[in-house]
Amino acid sequence: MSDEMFKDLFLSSPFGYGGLGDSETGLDEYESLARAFELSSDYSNEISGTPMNSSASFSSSDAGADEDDSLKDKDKQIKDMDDGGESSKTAAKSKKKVEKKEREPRVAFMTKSEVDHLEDGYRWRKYGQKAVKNSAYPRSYYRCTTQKCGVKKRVERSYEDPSIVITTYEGQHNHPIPATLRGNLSAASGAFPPSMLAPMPVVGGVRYLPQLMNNTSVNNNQAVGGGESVYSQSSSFNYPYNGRQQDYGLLQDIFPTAPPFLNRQP
DNA sequence: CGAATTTGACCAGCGC
DNA sequence: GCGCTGGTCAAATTCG
Repeated sequence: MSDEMFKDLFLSSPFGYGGLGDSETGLDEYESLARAFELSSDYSNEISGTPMNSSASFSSSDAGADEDDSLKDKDKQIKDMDDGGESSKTAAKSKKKVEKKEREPRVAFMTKSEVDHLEDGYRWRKYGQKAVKNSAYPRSYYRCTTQKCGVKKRVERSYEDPSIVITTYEGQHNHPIPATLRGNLSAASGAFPPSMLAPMPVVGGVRYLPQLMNNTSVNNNQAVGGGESVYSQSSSFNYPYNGRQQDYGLLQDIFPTAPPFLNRQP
């Protein structure tokens, strides 16, 4: 899986990790090496093949299935319960959600960091950890603790470069960033190191900015261009919402209004 | 004591 | 059909 994920990468400067909180260790190590790549259900289809250095063509297939998502889930649960009245245990266990093929838009970031769990302003609860194939490092599964917010994220280390943390977000937050995060919101701001202001190419020089979220308005066909134009690699670090105002969820969540660091003191 | 994490088990999808 | 792998659940445990 991670293999495929790598096929779709876009250079970006996502929210790095400020480190506030957990560990100061390695913060210095933090490099603006951060990439983001969108993952979509059919991404494997659009990939151009050469991972690490060919233009990552991506299909911003927006899920467009958020609705049946929850419904399905619910339905399933109900079904399970209904039908497994006696075998409570089995029923309970089988009430997985895992929509057939997650249509949820996914965005992954590769961040060079010592710490696994990058602070992004939200509260996450870990609900699982799994050893992944092709990697000596386990993958952790987190879920947004806010009720009604089904955003999930996965955190794993690159099997190629252990110093790189791959964080994959799935879904969109439907709430603002918790006010108090390990003290204060400044933490969130602090989560964006200056380094991210200057995205730099990594991995074979791939140089794409992430086209975050699904952009229904943007024809995925080589939407790279579209995203590109919207970005400014400059210090502004504007995330490419491609004009959309509804679909930029993820990043908006990360940057409620304007990137915190823009207002930071030098 | 409540919230978060850990960890083993379970289940579904996929390839052979 | 079987085995492997990824993803999730939930009881137990730890932490604040």
